[in-house]
Amino acid sequence: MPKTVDHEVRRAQLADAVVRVAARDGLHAVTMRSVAAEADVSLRQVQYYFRSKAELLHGTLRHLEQQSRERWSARLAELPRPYSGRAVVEAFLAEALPSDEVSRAFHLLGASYAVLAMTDPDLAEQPFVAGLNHLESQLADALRAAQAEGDLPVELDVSREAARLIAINHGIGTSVLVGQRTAEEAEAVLRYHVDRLFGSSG
Amino acid sequence: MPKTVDHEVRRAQLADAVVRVAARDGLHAVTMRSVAAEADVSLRQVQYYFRSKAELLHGTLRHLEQQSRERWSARLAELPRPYSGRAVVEAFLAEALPSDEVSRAFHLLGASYAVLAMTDPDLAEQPFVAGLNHLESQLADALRAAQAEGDLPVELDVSREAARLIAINHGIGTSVLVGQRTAEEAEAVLRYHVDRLFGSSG
DNA sequence: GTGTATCTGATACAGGTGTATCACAATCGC
DNA sequence: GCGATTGTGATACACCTGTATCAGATACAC
Repeated sequence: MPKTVDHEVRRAQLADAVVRVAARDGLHAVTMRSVAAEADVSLRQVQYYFRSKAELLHGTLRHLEQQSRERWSARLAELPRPYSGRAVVEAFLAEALPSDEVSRAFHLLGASYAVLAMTDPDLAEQPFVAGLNHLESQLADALRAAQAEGDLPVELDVSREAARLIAINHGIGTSVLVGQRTAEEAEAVLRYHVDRLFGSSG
Repeated sequence: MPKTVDHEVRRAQLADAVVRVAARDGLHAVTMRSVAAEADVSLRQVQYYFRSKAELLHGTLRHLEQQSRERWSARLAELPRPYSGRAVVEAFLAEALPSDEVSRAFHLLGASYAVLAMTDPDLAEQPFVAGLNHLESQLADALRAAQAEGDLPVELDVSREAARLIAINHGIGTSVLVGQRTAEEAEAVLRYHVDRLFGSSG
């Protein structure tokens, strides 16, 4: 037996390097060599832990999703119990908006992978769409809870409201990353949307 | 003087080739050679009409924007006068949804360029953001008109409604291109949104 | 210690990339 | 017709890409 390093940890470190390179220079700038340099590691090591570039990108996507789930449940844990439906919705919006560097990177990578998935169907689509659906149903659940609390009008179609929320969130996030809007302006638009949903009272 | 070909026409043909390649294989598959092959033209000719790849991509972006403007005004021309504010909004949503192959290509290219603009600030940002702002203000005007007609509640913030519409439209379009939703489902979500704006009566 | 399985560094290879060069064809003013 | 200007084909160059290879470290079981 040799050095016995934890492969999962190494892979996570390399995935982080991918994220940093892509957030800085774009996903097209992610090459085996640029990732190796970013992680301060030899090219061979990247090859060792990811047999191909496709595997590297695929692994990074899974890494991102796991991180996203962790951040999301951390945010939920901070919320006062029992959950208010509105609080969950606002937490979701705050989380996904590219306000700080971490969420900026996350959103940028998400958009990059989405574009890839548009023309590389089988490769990136499966985990990608699955993640989106998961999020959407979680959000729909929160909306349903809000309806039960009497916070949200019962005549609203929760699944469509969830779809609308994710869509608006993705769209407004993109506009921030592209430089059309500041994060503050984007937040105002989102707050406007939530106010129109729940009523502006709070 | 030599053959005297119309450079603008040639450039437009090459830009169309870029669009076809990108819509089929992704923007990363757009190379000087692939564009030449798609346009059934020599590599040299692509080089002749676009001095560099950056210029090719830049020119294609401008070409797309011009096309988008033309399609948009064609749709407006089909509308019964005087414009109903709601009709303008619905025309906008119908236009931008990736339902047919043309709008699919348009939306896919738009998303790809958006991702590029996120990390190539100065290059693609200027025309890109300008186009978005133009569209947004046009939409805000239509909403204001609807308010004047009494179609739309006057207490609504038209600029935020316009931002919301564009965001939701972009987000839902992406979900279609990624394969999460069909165009029909997306249209239902959009119609839901418009109904909640104007009232479901019609 | 020693051997063996795990890990790693250096380097090579074939293919694709954007770009440049050079000679030649095509066209029009005169 | 002639010659200058514009357009075009073939080809070469340097660089970067993903991937493969091969010898040599490293660290534990025994």
